[in-house]
Amino acid sequence: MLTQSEENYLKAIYSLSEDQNEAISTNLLAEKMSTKPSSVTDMVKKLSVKKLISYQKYQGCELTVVGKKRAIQIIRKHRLWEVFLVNNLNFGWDEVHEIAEQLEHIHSSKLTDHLEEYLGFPKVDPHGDPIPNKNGVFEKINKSIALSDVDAAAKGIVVGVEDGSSGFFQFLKRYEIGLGTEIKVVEKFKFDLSVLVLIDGKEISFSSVVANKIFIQIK
Amino acid sequence: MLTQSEENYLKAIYSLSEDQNEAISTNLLAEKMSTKPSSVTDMVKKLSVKKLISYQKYQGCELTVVGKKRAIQIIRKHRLWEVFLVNNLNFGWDEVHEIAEQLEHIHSSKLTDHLEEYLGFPKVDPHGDPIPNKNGVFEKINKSIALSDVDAAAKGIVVGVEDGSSGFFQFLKRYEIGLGTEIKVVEKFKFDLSVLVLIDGKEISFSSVVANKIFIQIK
DNA sequence: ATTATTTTTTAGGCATGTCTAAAAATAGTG
DNA sequence: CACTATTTTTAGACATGCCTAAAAAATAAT
Repeated sequence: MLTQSEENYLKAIYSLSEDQNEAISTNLLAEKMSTKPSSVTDMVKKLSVKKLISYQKYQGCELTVVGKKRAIQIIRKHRLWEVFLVNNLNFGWDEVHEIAEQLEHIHSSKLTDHLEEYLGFPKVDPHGDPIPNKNGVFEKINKSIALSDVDAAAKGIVVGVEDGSSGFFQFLKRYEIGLGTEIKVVEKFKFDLSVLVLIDGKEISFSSVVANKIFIQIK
Repeated sequence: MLTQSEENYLKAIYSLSEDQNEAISTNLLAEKMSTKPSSVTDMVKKLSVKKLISYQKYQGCELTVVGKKRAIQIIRKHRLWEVFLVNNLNFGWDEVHEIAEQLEHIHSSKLTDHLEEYLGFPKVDPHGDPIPNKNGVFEKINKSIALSDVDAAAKGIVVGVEDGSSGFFQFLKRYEIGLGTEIKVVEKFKFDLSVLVLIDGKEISFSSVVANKIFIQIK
């Protein structure tokens, strides 16, 4: 059984490893954890003894296969709880992180599995980040999908539009939308099926007619 | 912000105070916490400094008003999570305690309130224990209520029956049910509105006809 | 009322996870 | 290559929450 602190270190190492594929330096990890390098050295030794990371003095550290699995499961829990908080408990997507930071440390794989099922096996969290499954696999979401069909909080890039009428293209031009434009879905409104999206820092509301015609690829 | 350990001590002191109304002795508390008296002395000093309990050397301890409020809120969280686990995540009522022990320490009153609302402001947990509200008030459930109307897991004593036909009384006699009999509702079945109850250690299924006629007082 | 027994506290230690300050190893530069 | 600068580790300390063993206080018994 890992302590919360150990789990947080694993998560941090995992996160840093996504950006670079060399070993993670003590200083970098210290900064990520908002702590001192000397504290990191202590922890890194401990995790190394537990075979969760590989570590050589002065050479930084890397997750082992086991350590990576652990990290991914923590991330899975975090993101599932975020989905629950936003979808079921009516939290805003911007206020769930802190609470999920706590919930991710609850030890019960049965709880995680039941929660996942209860939520309908969501593939992305409210920030649009992918949720790994029980086996730690992140589903590649490669299919393009109409804006009207994505979950709230998903973000992706435009890979296609459907209608060819000049009116629609004019519309797209007006909002500077083209292939490759990054779009984030902020909110979806059931009453008129309109979608509030974020493009280049600006919030824009799309009617359902438009949302049906713009296809994005998530992540 | 209290540590998990501090919270567990408050809960334990609260629980012991329900049975007796003198101060709680160090030894008793140590036994409850499965720890040593010397450890209790340390913690009790700490909680005393924080004004959560009153404590005089060799005289045991008692919750202050503030401490009691804190304890009740922890219990509230525990029981709400138990309801969630059983009602929403399909856990058995006998397997939720351990998980709720962890969840009760999540710090976010907003989370607790939202959860409570999501669950429909339940008044009892799956073990039939009452759930205090946001203000720490345990709703006195004094009204007698038909067996068919109580929540699953509620338990109470029979305070009345409705039908006066001899057939019904014969039925009650057969199962040794009378005023004062303790009944615990184990499960309710929607498809036929029957109720599975526990009486004197035996499980008995009541049809909806019967359940409508037996009135119990909860707790 | 003076022991004996039980309860409770103190004293000192240990593991976790943090810190500061100083030493050691690595990396960078003329 | 040697010297400096940076990174990393070690050493020693501190708070938390626990422990054991011994002392002190309270309670019970003769």
